[in-house]
Amino acid sequence: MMAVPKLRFKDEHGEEFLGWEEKKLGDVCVTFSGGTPSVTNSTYYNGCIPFIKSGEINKSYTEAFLTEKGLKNSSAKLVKKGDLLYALYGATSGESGISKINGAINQAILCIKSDILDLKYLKNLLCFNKNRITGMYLQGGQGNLSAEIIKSLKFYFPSSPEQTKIANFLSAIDEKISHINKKLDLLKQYKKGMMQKIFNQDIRFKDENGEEFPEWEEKEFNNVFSTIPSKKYQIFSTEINEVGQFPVLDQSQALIAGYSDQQDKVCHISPIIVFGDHTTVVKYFEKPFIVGADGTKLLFCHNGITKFFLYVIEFDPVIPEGYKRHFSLLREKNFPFPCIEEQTKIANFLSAIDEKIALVEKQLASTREYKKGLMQQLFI
DNA sequence: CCCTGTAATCAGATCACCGC
DNA sequence: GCGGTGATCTGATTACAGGG
Repeated sequence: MMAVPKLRFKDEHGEEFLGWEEKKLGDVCVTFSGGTPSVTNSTYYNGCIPFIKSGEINKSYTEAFLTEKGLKNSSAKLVKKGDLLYALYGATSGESGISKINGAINQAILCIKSDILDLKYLKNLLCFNKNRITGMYLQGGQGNLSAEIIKSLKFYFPSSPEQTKIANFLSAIDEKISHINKKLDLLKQYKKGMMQKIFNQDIRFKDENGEEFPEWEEKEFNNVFSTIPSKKYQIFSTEINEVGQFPVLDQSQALIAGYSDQQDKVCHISPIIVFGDHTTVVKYFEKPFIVGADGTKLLFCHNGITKFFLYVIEFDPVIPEGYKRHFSLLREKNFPFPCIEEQTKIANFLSAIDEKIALVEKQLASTREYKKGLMQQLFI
């Protein structure tokens, strides 16, 4: 018995669609990849032809542009809006997208065209099988896919009308996802705008009686903050996770690098701001963690609201680009501080927006989950 | 000569260690 | 404790060799 997807569509008469046959992509598609004009020749670049890189196959804009001359004197190839683009090399390998623009591609991208298959359907099919494909063909540190590999792939396909029906159905969900994404962008813009107004003191909060808060005061860093010397594997807080271990963060403090059960260097201070070493990553912790490497800077407010200062830094990244390693710059700088009550109000106000943002992000994640679940049923 | 696939190279991030 | 430095890793792009 041939395996078929759990979920099948019906035609306009309510009948099952016919057709479910195995096809080799090479037999039903035509493919080509592009090239890169010599980068030493400046007359090849900054023209008006969008030059799509492998990370940009799903975007409607490109960073680089080619000139007609550049296109002509290289193996870069033109693709059209609606063509299926497939990333062959690098971290994006295995990603696919329907091109949103007319443009040129380099050798890391495979363009797939077909008169037989619905390309949107194929895009979803390839997306669904991404891990299987990369798992099978990417070897070692530098795995590359190739046109040969893609053309050799075999899949079972429903009939064209059913493909289109499935593709349109999934597109509707994609649209919903992009709608939520837009909402998220708007919220983030709103937050940015509000921060601008708050920190420029264009708007001020008032106390419970409707009275103005005192003027903001410049304060020295040391007046407000204490730093905690960071030792490798220093543990903050006594809380532990469900298996009795503390999360260990990597040096940038951006990722949990592992877990540990070291109990001997426990610190109870929270919340705390963490400056990742050699980066400007700033994180706010109320939960337990372990510093996974040395060089990290840890701050807590002894004379103010920690979270307020987090927003100060978020608004104006104190350590400028190029000075990533100079924590001392931060210590030497003075900061305008409102009184504690106003700090609290500001922190709460901005936190509320952050919570909304988190909510929409959750919505986005669950819609993506929903699509994933459907894909499980629609494809095998 | 063009196309394709693979390796080299580049750029940026991350990490460990060292000496003041 | 702090900053400096080089090694290493990872992702992304470019160069190039071999085949048709």
